[in-house]
Amino acid sequence: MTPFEIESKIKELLRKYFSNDAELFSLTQPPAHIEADASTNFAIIISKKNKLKIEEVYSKISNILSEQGFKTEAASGFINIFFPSKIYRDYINKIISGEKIFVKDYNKNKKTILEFVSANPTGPLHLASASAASMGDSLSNIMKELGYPVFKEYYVNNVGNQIEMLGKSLMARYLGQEVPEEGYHGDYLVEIAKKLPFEAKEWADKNEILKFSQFAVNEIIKTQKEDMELFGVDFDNWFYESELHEKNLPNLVLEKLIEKKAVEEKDGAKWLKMENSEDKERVLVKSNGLKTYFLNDLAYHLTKYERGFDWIIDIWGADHHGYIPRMKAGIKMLGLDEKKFTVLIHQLVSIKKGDEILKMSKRAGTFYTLRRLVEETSKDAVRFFFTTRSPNTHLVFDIELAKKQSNENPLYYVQYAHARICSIMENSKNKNFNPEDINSFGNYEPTRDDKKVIKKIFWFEKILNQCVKDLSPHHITTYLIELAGEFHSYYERNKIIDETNENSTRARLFILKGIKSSIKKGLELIGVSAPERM
RNA sequence: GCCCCCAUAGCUUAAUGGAUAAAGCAACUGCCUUCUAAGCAGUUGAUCCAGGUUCGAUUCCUGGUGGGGGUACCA
Repeated sequence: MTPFEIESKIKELLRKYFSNDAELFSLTQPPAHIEADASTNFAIIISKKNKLKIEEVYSKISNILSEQGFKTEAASGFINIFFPSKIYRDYINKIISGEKIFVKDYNKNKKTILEFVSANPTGPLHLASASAASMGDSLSNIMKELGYPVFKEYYVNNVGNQIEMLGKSLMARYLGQEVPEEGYHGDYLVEIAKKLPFEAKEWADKNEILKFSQFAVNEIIKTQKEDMELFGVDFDNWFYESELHEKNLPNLVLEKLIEKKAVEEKDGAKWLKMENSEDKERVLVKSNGLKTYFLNDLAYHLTKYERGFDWIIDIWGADHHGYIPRMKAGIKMLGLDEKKFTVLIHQLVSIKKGDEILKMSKRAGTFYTLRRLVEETSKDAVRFFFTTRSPNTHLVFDIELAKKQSNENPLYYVQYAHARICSIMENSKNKNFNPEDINSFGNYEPTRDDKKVIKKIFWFEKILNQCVKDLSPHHITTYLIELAGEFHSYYERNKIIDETNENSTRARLFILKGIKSSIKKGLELIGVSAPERM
């Protein structure tokens, strides 16, 4: 049984005494200095809530638990619980089976779209994208592990001023002229200019900026796709803004809003009214007749609703947080359920090189690309690094330190634990053990030390749920470092392969199989490899 | 001005309102003839300030202080 399954079962039994309050029951991992397998604060909560004596609640719950074969003891309000080793045996067998044992049926119906990165197609991907990509991809993996159907999408703003400016910049590069001051100065356009076809001369003669824009966008998207692939991130769909216009969706959205009397004209522009002053009024159509990004973005989000998603998650950088109220207001005014829409904000990454904090600017061409970072370190190191931080961390990325640390990164600590286990498994085969066939502790009774490390893998499920609750994968990374620590320490203290004791060897190989599967799964979820040899 | 985020060890970061606040780096002391020393054992070391809520606050609320970001008929 997994912790969740045990919890559900106990809750059901507790209903007899506490009816709906039984839902408040939960199991937690006890702190390090407590030896128990699990603990619960149920007695504290319920005695307080229903003005009962804590002893009374305690005796009821311990009856139920002991009927299930669990020993209990009271400890300053908490109830500590001890499992029979059968619980762990079954759990380890489940985790090594490779099946998705953490899937919950109620998650299966929650069709989720996760939109992230969505960088403008005006240049290669840089560090901020690395942060968003790590977060989004890992989160999607974790959600899938829990049963959510997740669809990953990348939105491409291939329309608008910036695209025109991109075209102008490329044409300038092509003609060997000065790039406009407001244009894109990065070297990548020089490279793209070299790839321009023969007809480009004609485009330039006729001043067909759009042709240059399209060429640049195609090339850049190609690079961005390669960058994402290098980073181990694949999207189910790349949604082009131009699709919205081909389908006339922004105009339809505008009509819908007018119909709902949510639009007013002022100074020649069309504005979205705001209810309850959630935000200022916002322009939908400018006085020059052009649609704003906001209107187009509303149309884009409308498609997410129309495509039948129950949970619409966007990952945005903190520089866009001010944009949330207007999106929510717009969605609400379209008559859509804004509760389905969640924006996950991650704080910006600034770059430190020596003592200098670099300000990144795509237009000025001064930025550190994702590709360069990955090539200078490794995909594993970068993904692990970004996944270590919570989205709310204001991260200063020290490039020199990152390069240096890529050799002393906790990543290797975790990977090393996996490789060590693989090596032990191999060695055991030479000593006539067959790890594949081992699926229980046999006659061996797990020691306190064995249990300590088993306990760690047992609580993996809680970590995954926490990641979804917080919409952040960083708990996994912390967990993996702790798990690897437990293993390394266990390894030092306990001889795994002991030819004089077949029972203990088999039991410990069994435990190691569980640890190995857990580490591998955890690394896989955050897009990091689990090498068998290091 | 208003809005969002942050403040934990010398540095970079963890901690569903729970029990003795956890790691890495840096410093120091030990451990490789035994399953991988990319490791282990140990020492030093921290919750910005003032109130409040709570049986219990690093966590929630209010007010400070100090940083980052936002506040366009840009995208």
